[in-house]
Amino acid sequence: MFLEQSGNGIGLGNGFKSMTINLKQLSKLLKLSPTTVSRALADYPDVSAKTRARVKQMAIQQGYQPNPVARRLQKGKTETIGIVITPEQNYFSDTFFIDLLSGISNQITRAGYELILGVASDEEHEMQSMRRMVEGKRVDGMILTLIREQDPRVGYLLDRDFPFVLYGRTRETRPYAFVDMDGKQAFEKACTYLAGLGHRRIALLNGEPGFMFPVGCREGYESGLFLSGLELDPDLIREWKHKDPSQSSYRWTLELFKNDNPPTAILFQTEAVNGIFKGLDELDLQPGKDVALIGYDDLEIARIHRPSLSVLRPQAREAGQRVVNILMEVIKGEDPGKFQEIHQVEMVIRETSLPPS
Amino acid sequence: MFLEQSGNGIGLGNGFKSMTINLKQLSKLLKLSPTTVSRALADYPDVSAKTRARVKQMAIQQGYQPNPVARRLQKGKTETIGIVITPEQNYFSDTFFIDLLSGISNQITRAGYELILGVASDEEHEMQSMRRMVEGKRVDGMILTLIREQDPRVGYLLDRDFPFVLYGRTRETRPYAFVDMDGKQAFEKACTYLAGLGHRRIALLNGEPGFMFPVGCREGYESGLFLSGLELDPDLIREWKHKDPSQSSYRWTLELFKNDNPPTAILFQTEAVNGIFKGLDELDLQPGKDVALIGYDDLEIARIHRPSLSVLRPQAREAGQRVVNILMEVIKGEDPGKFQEIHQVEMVIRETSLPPS
DNA sequence: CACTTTTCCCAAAACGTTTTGGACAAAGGA
DNA sequence: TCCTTTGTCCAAAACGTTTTGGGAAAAGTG
Repeated sequence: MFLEQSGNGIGLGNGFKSMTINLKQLSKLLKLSPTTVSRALADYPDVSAKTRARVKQMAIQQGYQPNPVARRLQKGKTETIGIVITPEQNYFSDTFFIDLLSGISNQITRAGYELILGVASDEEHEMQSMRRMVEGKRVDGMILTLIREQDPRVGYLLDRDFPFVLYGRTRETRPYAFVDMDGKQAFEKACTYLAGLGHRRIALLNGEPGFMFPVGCREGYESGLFLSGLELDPDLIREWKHKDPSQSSYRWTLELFKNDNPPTAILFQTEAVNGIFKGLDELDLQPGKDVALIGYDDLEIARIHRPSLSVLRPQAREAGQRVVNILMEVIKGEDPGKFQEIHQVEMVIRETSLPPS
Repeated sequence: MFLEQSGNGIGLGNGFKSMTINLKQLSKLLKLSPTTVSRALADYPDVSAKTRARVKQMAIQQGYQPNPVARRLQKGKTETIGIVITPEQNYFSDTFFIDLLSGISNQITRAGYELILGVASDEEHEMQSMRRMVEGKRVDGMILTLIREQDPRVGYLLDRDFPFVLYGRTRETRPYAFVDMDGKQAFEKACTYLAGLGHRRIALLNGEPGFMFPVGCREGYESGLFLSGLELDPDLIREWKHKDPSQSSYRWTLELFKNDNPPTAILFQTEAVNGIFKGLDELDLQPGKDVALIGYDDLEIARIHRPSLSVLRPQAREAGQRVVNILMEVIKGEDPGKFQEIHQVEMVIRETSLPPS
């Protein structure tokens, strides 16, 4: 018995002492052909229940796992999904992105696929990393995040009919698959909520221009004002840039209150919260009390800060799972245009969303 | 010419319009055998300079790239490295981890390898994800981060002689490869620096117990006190837990100053800075002025905060590159015990490290 | 009983590389 | 001239699966 399989798994190049068994060896143990063993494990109907059971039991006992590389070659698929992230954006901050990634990773694993990761320092390397994956036949599909208004990655993938799904949206007329958070609805909801509390001067500290997400935020903000019968005051809208200290959320906060008629509430992305708190502190304004605050993204700091921050909370993990499920369909050949999902965002009222004093 | 290669790359299952050419087709175009083409591209000496040039030119012109899956099967390597991260720890916060990952990713790409990522929700899934990679023959080597004092992953990999490198260290007598930051030296340096400024009461808000890193921090802290002729006061040492609000850095900061003889300086991991700032603010103490602060890790907030935070700055990207280079050696069969690197950590003096007032 | 159908199994081909082990001709050495 | 060496090239095997296309025996049908 053991003699039969001895001789394999020994001296594998590096010293990895694997008790790894391959199909041929397993079939020899079972006195069956590799074909039958393979088909038994794959639950083909043309192998008897008895032998199927015998095969499966032996496979488990021997710890057999099909070599993924060989199976990929035969199947003509890499069983791999690619994603490229960039450290430039600290979209990566706290829990939001890691939650998204967690949903993606778990769903990919469940499908028996692999997730390969590229880290690119800038836009150019981002494209380069993606091309390596696509043209190097290293992945069956791509997941794109942090989508820009004009995003060359989308055109690139559409041009060669390569399967992909966006987390987010872009300006592109051809149909493509995406999962997006309804930033518009979220900011509209927050805005009307604040207006309902009696706030009349609501500011928007919006995200980085060039990206698609802030576009929706602004639409929602404007629509929320309109629905509440409030005037839009351009002075209350700022675009905050991550990398540029001169346009930090701290600076913008200070500027906002130089206004003759300052805001009593601010909407913003939670990433910016430190600068806002600091600015308010310097102005001797108490968050929540003197100025109502609602952030987008339920980062840890939102929960642990005193007063705790009211937030709009996107379900990042669920979205990640959907992205993967959709990508699998697109890879199978389904029409990407069929998969365009916009997920609702819930609002979590905590301590910083009181009526104006 | 074009007729010769027409018929390939059309109808590839999904609609991916690839102009992908394989070795056989390329060799046909060149009127050479696949063997020769393969060897020409790999710079074997047994192919004439002339044909090598011809082959390479045609390969470029046709955009030929060897199918990585096929090459892996033949080579018996996956050309893939695995890493598992966990969202539980927000070690993931800000730039530190992404810098490490960036160094890792870029170096892996340079080697023509792939980085596959697992995201595990807890310790158990972390192990499970790693086993899938190792036992499923999906990777040639593993990179481990966030190392615990007793870390079952290390024993697991050592037991089966599977190539791996730690970013960090653990308590394990068998030799293994690691790249670690010299937390001890860093905290010793910071401590003696503060003592040199005249501080006599220096507190340590240490990281989460169970992990290996805080052990070194504490050693360095104690050694720094000793070298400066200061007494160790256990009341000035706290262990801060990430997930437990009752042991948040904010709480510990408040407690520290209930002391009859409160500290004039605090050493800590920059992650904890929000809680500390908040605590100090509540106590009407000005960071930098009333209490000197030095954090470990140069997170963004350290730079943008006013006063800006003095920090200990580990070179995460460089460390990531070293980890990969070492792992490649270990995969080649080199003795892992030869690769044990401890990297120095530089100190960046900013505005929060003044003499006591 | 003779025929068809069903059940269960398998040999061979295929996926796209790299490696092995020559083969053949030209060049060099005696 | 004959033998050896060197320089180029290539056919076949191998990596470990899955798929294709039967084939033989057992079971059903008339």
